[in-house]
Amino acid sequence: MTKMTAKQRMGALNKVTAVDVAERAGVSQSAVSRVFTPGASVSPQTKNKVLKVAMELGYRPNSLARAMVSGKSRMIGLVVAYLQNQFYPEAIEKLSKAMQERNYHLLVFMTSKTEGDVSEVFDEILDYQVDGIIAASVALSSDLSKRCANAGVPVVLFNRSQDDDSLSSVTSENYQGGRKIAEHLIATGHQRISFIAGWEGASTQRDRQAGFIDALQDAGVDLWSRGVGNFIMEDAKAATHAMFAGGVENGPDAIFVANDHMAFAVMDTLRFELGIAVPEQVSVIGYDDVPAASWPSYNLTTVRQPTNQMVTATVDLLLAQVENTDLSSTAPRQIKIDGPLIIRGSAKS
Amino acid sequence: MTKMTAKQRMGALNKVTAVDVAERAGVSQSAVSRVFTPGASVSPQTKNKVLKVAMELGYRPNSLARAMVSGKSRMIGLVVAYLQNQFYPEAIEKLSKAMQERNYHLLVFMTSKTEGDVSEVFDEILDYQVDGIIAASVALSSDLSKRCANAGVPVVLFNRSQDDDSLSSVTSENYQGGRKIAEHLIATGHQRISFIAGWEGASTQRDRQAGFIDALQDAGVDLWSRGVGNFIMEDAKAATHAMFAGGVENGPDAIFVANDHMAFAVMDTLRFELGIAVPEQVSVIGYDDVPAASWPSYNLTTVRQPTNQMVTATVDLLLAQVENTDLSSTAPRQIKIDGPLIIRGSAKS
DNA sequence: ATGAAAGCGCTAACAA
DNA sequence: TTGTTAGCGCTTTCAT
Repeated sequence: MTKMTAKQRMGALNKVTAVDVAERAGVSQSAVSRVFTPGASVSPQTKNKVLKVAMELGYRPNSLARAMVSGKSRMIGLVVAYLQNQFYPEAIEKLSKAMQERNYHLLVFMTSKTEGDVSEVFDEILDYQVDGIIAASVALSSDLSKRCANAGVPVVLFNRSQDDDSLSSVTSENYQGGRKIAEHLIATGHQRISFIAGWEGASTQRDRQAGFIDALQDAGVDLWSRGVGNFIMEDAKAATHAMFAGGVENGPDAIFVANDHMAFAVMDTLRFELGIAVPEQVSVIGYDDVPAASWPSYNLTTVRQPTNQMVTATVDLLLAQVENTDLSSTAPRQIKIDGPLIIRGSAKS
Repeated sequence: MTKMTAKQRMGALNKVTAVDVAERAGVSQSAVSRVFTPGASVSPQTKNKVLKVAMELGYRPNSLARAMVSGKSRMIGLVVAYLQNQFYPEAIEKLSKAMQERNYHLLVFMTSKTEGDVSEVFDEILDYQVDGIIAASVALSSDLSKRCANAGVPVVLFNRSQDDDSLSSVTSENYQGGRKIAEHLIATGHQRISFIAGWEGASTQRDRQAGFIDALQDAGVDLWSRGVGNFIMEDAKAATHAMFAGGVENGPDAIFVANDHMAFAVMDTLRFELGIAVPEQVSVIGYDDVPAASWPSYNLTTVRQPTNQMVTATVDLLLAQVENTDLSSTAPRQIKIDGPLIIRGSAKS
C-alpha cells in the first residue's frame, strides 16, 4: 500500500484547510489565519479575497487546531449530578445560551455524587483542555480543586458553596431565604413548624436550614419536628408519613421543605395519602420556584432562586478568570443572590 | 523581551507532556504514546516505567492533540431546542451517561427553532470537529444534513424524524401510540373526543395525530374538536378554554393532548379555571410519560416514550456510523420504538 | 501588511 | 518491541 496524503485519505470528504484557501487566493496561509483572527492586521483587499475564496470552498477554521496552538479551547466543562430537579434543566439551558453568546461552549459531564466518580470525571474534563469548569450541584474535595488550580483551570461552583472560601461560587442567599420562610410562617400564625431537610451534604440544605432555625429561635419558637428527604421524592414522602404518624393533631401545622421538588411530593402525600388539606390543615413552603411551583395543582409558596442572575454571575465570574491571564482579580469570590419569597396558595395567610 | 520556551510561559502551571514523561522514564515519546493507546504494543517493563513516571508527574494525554492527529475528537454534538418539557432533561442525562460509558462526551448547543439559528449552531458544532451529532427536537433542512454529510459527520435525529428517509432517526412509535389512545378512549365509552395538537412542525405531533385520527375513523368516530397548543402550556390553556366556550355539555368528554407537558396545563385549566372535573366530566390523556405524569396530582394516563431504549438505540446507531470508517452499514435507518399505554386516573374507564 | 518558519502535543507509519 | 520521522491545522513571532 502506497503512502497517501491526508487529502487522499479523506476521499471526497472536502476538509478544506487554510492552506487550500491560501493557494486559491494567492496569499500565504498566515494571511488566511489573520482574516479569521479578530483584531489581526490585514488589508481590506486580502481580507475580501480570502473571504470570497473561503465562502466558495466552504472553509471554516478548525477549532481544535486553534485551541492547540492558542491554548484556549473555548470549551467550558459542566459537571452536573442529576436533572430530576427542574431547577437544573432551566439553569443549564440559560448557562449554555449565555456561554454561546460569548462564544464558549459547554462540554457536559454527568456524574453521581460519589467522590471517586467525580474525580474520574474531572480527569476527563481536564483532558479536554477546557478553559474553565462549572460544577453544578457537586461538591469538590480540596484535592480536586487543587488539581484544577494546578492545571490553571478556574472553577465556579453553581448552586453550591464550599465551607472554606478557596473556591468561587454562586448561590442564592440561602440563609436569608430560610429566615424569610420562618418569619413568614410565624407571622401567619403557625404554631407547630417542621422542616424536611434535603441531602445533608449540600451547602444549600445546610444554609437554608440554618437560616430557618435561627429565625425560629429569634422568635422563641422551637422546631416541631424534622425529617430528611435527601432531595429525593420518595424520601420526602416517607418523612411526611413519619411526621404524621401520631395523627394530624400531633403533627405540624406548617412544613418547610428544603426544595420544591420534594415539596411536591410532600403536598401529594398529604392530600392523596394522608387526606390532609393543604393549606387548610397544613401549610407547605418550598424553595427554588421551579416552573411547576406555579402550576395551579401545586401553587406552591416558595423562595425564588433567580436563575437569570445566578447564571449571569456565574458566567461573568468564570470568564473573568478565564480571560485574565495574570492572576489579579482571580481571587475566589462567593456570590450570593437574594431571592424573594413568592407567596402563593400552599401556605395559609 | 527574550524568547521564552513554552514551559516558561506556562509558569508554574505544570502542563506535563509526553516528552517530559519520556525523558524522565528514559524512553521515546512514542513509547509514552503507546502506553496510553489501548491495543498498542509495549513491553510490560516500559509500560510500568512510563506509568510510574506519568503518575508521579500527573501526566494525562491531551485529548485535543490526540484528536488533531487521529481525526477523532470523541466529542458528540448535541443540539437541543428547549428543556421545559421534562422529557428532554431525562433523555439528555441518559444520553450523556451512555456516551460517557463509551468514552464519548457531549458538546451541547442550545438553539431556537428558527432556521437561521440552527444553521449557525451547526457551523459552530462542525468547527469543533465532533465525531457525530444528535439533534433532539430539531428538524434539519436538507442543506444542513448535506453539510454534515459533506463533512463526514453522521447525524441522528432524536425524537424527531424527517419525511424523506435520508436521515437516521430514533423515535417512539408515535403513530401507533396515537392509535392506542383513540382505541382506548372509544373502548371506555367516550362520545365526544377532541385533540389538542403540539407544534405542527414536529413529526411527533403529526404522527401522533395521524394515528389518533385514523383509529377514530376506523371506528367511525369523528373528531369532536381540535385545538393547537404548540407544545406550550399557555397555548394549551387557551385551546382548552376555546373548546369549552359553549359550555361543558357542548365540549368534549375526552381530550388527547399531544404531550404530557401540555396535558398538565389542560388538566389545571379544566379543574381550576373551568371547574370541570377530571376524569368525571372530561378525560385527559397525554403522551411521553414524563416523571410528573405519575405524580398523584396529575396521575396522568399517557403513552410512555421508552427513554432508555430510545437512548440506547440512538447511541448505538450513531456510534456505529462514527466508528465504521467504510461507508457500509452507514445507510440511514429510522428506528421506532414501541411504547405502552400507561393507564392512570386522568381518563375514566 | 505580509510571508516564512517554528511549533502546540500528539499518533501513525516506517525502519530497525 | 522500540525509536525516528512526519505531519494534524492552526497561531504567532520574526523579518521583510
